[in-house]
Amino acid sequence: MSLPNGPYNPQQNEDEILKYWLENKFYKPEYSPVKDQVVSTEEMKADPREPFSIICPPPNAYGRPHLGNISGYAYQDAMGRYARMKGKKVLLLPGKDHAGLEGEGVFVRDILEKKGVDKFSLSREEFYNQIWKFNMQNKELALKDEQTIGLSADFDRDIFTLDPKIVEIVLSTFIEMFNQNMIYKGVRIVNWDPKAQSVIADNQCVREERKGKIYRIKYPIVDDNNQITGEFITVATTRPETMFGDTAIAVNSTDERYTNLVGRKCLIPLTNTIIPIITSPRVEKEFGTGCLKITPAHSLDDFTIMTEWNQANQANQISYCNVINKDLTLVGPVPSKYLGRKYTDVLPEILSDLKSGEYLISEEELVQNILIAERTKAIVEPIMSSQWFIDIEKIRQPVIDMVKNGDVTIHPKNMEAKFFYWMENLRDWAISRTLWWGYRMPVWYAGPIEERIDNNGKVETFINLNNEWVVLDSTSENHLKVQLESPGTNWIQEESVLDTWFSSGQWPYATLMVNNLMDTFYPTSVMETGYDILENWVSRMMMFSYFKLKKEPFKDIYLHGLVKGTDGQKMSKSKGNVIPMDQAKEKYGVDPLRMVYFYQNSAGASYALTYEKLEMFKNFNNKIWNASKFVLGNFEKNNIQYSIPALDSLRLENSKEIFNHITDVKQKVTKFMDTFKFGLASSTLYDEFWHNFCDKLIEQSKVYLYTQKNKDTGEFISEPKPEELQETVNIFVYALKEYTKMLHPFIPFITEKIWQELPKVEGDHKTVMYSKW
RNA sequence: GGGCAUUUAGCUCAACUGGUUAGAGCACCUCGUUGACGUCGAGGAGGUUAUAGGUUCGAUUCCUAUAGUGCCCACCA
Repeated sequence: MSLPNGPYNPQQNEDEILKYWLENKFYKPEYSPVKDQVVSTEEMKADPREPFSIICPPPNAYGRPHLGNISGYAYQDAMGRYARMKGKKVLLLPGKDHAGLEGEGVFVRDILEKKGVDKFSLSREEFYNQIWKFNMQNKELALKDEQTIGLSADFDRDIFTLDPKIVEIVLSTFIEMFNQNMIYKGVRIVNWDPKAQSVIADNQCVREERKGKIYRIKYPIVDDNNQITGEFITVATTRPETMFGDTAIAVNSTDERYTNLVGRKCLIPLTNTIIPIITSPRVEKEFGTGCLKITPAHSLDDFTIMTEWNQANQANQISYCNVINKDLTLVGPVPSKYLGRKYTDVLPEILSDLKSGEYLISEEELVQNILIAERTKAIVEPIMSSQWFIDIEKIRQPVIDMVKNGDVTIHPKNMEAKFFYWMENLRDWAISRTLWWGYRMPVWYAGPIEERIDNNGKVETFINLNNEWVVLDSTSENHLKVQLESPGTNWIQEESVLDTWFSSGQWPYATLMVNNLMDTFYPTSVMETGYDILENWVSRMMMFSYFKLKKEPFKDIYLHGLVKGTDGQKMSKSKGNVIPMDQAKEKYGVDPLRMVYFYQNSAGASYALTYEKLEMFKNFNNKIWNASKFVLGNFEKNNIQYSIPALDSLRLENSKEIFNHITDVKQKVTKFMDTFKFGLASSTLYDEFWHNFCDKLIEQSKVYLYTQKNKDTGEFISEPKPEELQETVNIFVYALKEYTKMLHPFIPFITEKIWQELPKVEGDHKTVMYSKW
């Protein structure tokens, strides 16, 4: 019943205690604190204790969790530990993420390219096997880190996002959605890498400054009978070659120079194509001529203007017209002399034809930002392509209502605005991705497919059936089937994989279904994650949960702030402001590291992780350690029998003061814990323990413990009275026990160590983890 | 450009959602410390709560405007 001399040694204690927790399987919901053993899952389910569950956001499997992930673990764990002490059966479910695009990128960059291997020299299967192995090896390290930090999750249930059982659930949802007509194949603008001959994602592109030219071109205005009136509208463009794909001219509605032209029509020079003049708030009056030619097929901005216009003007919709093919030749409604030739070759001819027709007014030099493919360095060509979409109309409002009705509460509350803004402005969600590392779509074609551009610049998908190309009909089972297994040897699976969020959006129920725990733990209690993925991830989980189960996936959303580096800047290795976890653990211990995340922090607020703060909480741990040594030392030395004190049986005013102090602190901290105010809970504990309990209450109690002597003369004054001494030490032990429990969710290791040495009474558990709050 | 935050001591942040004298840690100054203290304690200095208005008996807190900073989204024809 005593603690070793000297300062607290976190390294030694943490290993010891972690082993104790893991061996006793305290982390499992099946652990019964009454029987002190693991019971069957069925018995756990029948246990009337209230369930509490958190599905831990899975970190990337390819690497070790960074201090941002660990921040999340600290919060998830604190909630879990608090719930356990409140007598709930607790499940914290851990997992690891394959991290689609990023996971594939890291593997290609750090492994394949270092070995000089090109991704495309491997078959898809080979590639998948290699990256799978790579992830399996690395995820063990991640798991170890989670344990080290004290995350009290049920590690037997740790699961990978590409686990076959999860895959089956995720893909079944795709099939259900397809059968309910919520998934469709549509046409959308994409980034085309002409060198790799593949669609690439936004973050596989980089911007580069290049010198280019901007041309001013006159478009003749026509009247209602499509006759040229002699008026013109002048646009500025850097890409005259896309003019055959123009489907409108846009001006800003507040631009008085053009109000008389809005709603009229004009002619694309060198063609017979008539296009309307529309308005868009995105057009800047000051840039160029203030008139923008809209080429939705070859400019993301124009594509956006088109979708916005069409949404607001149902009766006057404009369309797209794709005039650049995947081999960079011109296609579609293009004058025949240019058709089928590379646009770069044709451009000078187009310019000279414009000049001779007196359409070209001027050309100027200009520095522009061009999109470049990161890997091949090719100029990215925006073109139209078929993609798979989810129609979100049916799920939008129910998900908004979850928050409005209070079924789901977002902490901090001000993030609700962000959430509503996102949900209300959400458009149909494009879910196909050109990757190999992920969930390949369960779509099967009866033959090879090919995308073509027709004479009007429209994208059409053809399928080859019995050596004949026909237009793909995605509603016909003769052309296309959506199912898990291949329908037969001649059927060809869709190349694309699903967007990562399509699978991670199903993570809460998928993981619980795999474990057959839906009945007990769904909806889960809290979703704890960083505020930066509220929109991308949290909203998706709610959408899928509504679609599949018609209920919310979790009751509360706690969004922690992002961890910044030692200099207060965004943490990044290149800036050198990152504290490595191993170093923090070695030098300060896990408890101080965890404490940094909580202390004085509030939901959604970012904060810096500094050595100064680690030092501060290392000192705090040491203070706790020393106070405990003091209390336990006196307890042992004086041979005290511990009993829980009651206020009205206390004789000393001093004892009453301590008793009331504990009651007061406990009430405050409980309130903070229940309202997700972990910053206030932890700082209250820090301040009260150190500056009130230690500095004042313990100090003033010493008269009851020691022989009093005159300071100057050394003359004897009084001897401690045994009854007073007994009561004082007893109340110290009581206070220390309560503090140990209250501090445990935040700093679990040192509190467990101290708890082991404290005298127990009826109702106490052998581990502080299951001791009653 | 749109959205969301944020601005409090030299630095890093609190202030429990309108109520005594705005609090901690680090740094600084002065004392003290041989019975818990890899240190700690007592005390001190340091603030017109970004600026300007407004609401209120009362504003760090609510409202408006301005300026600075950060993040997310969209981006130059």
